[in-house]
Amino acid sequence: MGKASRPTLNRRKLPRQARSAVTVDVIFEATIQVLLSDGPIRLNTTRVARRAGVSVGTLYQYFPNKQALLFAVLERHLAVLADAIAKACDENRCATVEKIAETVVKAYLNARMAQAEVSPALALVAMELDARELIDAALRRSEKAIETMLSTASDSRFVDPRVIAQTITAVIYGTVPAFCQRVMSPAARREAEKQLTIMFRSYLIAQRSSAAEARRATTPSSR
Amino acid sequence: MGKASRPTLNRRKLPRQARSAVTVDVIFEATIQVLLSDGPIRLNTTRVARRAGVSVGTLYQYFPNKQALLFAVLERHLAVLADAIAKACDENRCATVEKIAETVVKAYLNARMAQAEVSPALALVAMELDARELIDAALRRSEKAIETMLSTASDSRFVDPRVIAQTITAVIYGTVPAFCQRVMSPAARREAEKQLTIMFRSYLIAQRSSAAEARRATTPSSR
DNA sequence: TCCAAACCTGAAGAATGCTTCATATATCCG
DNA sequence: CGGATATATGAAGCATTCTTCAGGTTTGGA
Repeated sequence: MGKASRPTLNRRKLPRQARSAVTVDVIFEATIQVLLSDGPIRLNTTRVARRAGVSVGTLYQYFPNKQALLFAVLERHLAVLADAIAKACDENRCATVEKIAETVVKAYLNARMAQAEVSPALALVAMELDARELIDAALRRSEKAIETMLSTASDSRFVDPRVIAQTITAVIYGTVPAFCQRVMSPAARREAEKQLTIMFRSYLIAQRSSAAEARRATTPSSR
Repeated sequence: MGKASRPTLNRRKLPRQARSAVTVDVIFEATIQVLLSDGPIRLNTTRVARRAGVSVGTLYQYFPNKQALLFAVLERHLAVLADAIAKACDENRCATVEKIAETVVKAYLNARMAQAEVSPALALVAMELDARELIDAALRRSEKAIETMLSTASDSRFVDPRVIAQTITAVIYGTVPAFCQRVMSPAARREAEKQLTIMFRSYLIAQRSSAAEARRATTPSSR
């Protein structure tokens, strides 16, 4: 994809006073609200400023351009998600395979349910922003947390925790948005969570050292 | 999400002559090209027309507005994906669990690799277009195909093929875009495919009638 | 209290994008 | 061949969006 040259994303000015720090937070919040109410294509600085109750000139005091604002919002959002995963993984060291699978699914679903409709929109805004690095950083952070948790599993040893963590991370980052966007009853949502947990658990069991090696011995590799 | 009232998406005019049918195809192709080269936010009718080598007035002869054009492009794209899944599933009736897992992963990856960078961009467009129904239709079609294939598995019986199909469909529609967007070596891509296949296979084995019932008997349900 | 710095305002200007329509060109069939 | 229909053109008009900047208001410290 050929892209226009990348405008500066650095803030024009950092808030010094408390009131301006509040202003920046209000702008962030308004951005999310506009994204939710109007969608990513109709999201513009004029609407955000109006929603925030500040002038558009104020907005440009703190963000050099529209892209910088969206970039900052995305960054915050990804941090929240990655934090949730990391925290959950830290709290579940030395867990069983069953617990590991549940932990990952729950942590992510909970984090994303809290802002269910924002994530997909922001992910797609990210595409335009060429925020690949930002997303990759969040992904890698989650992978690392999951990998570490896998290494401390109380009832299993895995041949390659890293590959497993990568696969699981890709699935949850990819799948959960789709679940969150669907109109689902609470029961259907619980079922989806259950199925995802079963999938992860069975995958983990299949990837345990003894199981993986047994499969290699009996299954000729065609790749 | 509150959205503006929905503009008409019906075509202004159907092509009657061969040259105009070609023109419409050229416009479709140009839309994809602009989407790839400039991204979804910079995708506009002026660029599409220029890329197609036709006047912007011609474009509006066949599409009442920009949204209608994008809607039509998305529709075509989803049809290609769902077709690929359905075809692969039809060709693998009475297959083993192993084969089923491979089929699903390969079919989808192949379909999506062919237009790796289009799908996420179109998804953004879809969000704005309120094309939920279109996407759901494609998802349901894939679910149905997978469900049917599961019901004919030669080495397994599943308690609830429908739920399984739903889960797998959600995972592949969610996960594969993430894989496709990553800069991966061919080897890494093959590994990802392998991991996804292992995940599906182990999930299917876990959901076989005898296995699922055994787990129910030994695991107290907390939900 | 006063002044410098921080913060806020919103009209205006420039650029962009969507869409139309008067006019021109191509095709088909009697 | 000629006329009706199909198709194509792109300048123009209108609306929208991004961003700036001259001027106004608030805060904090000497």
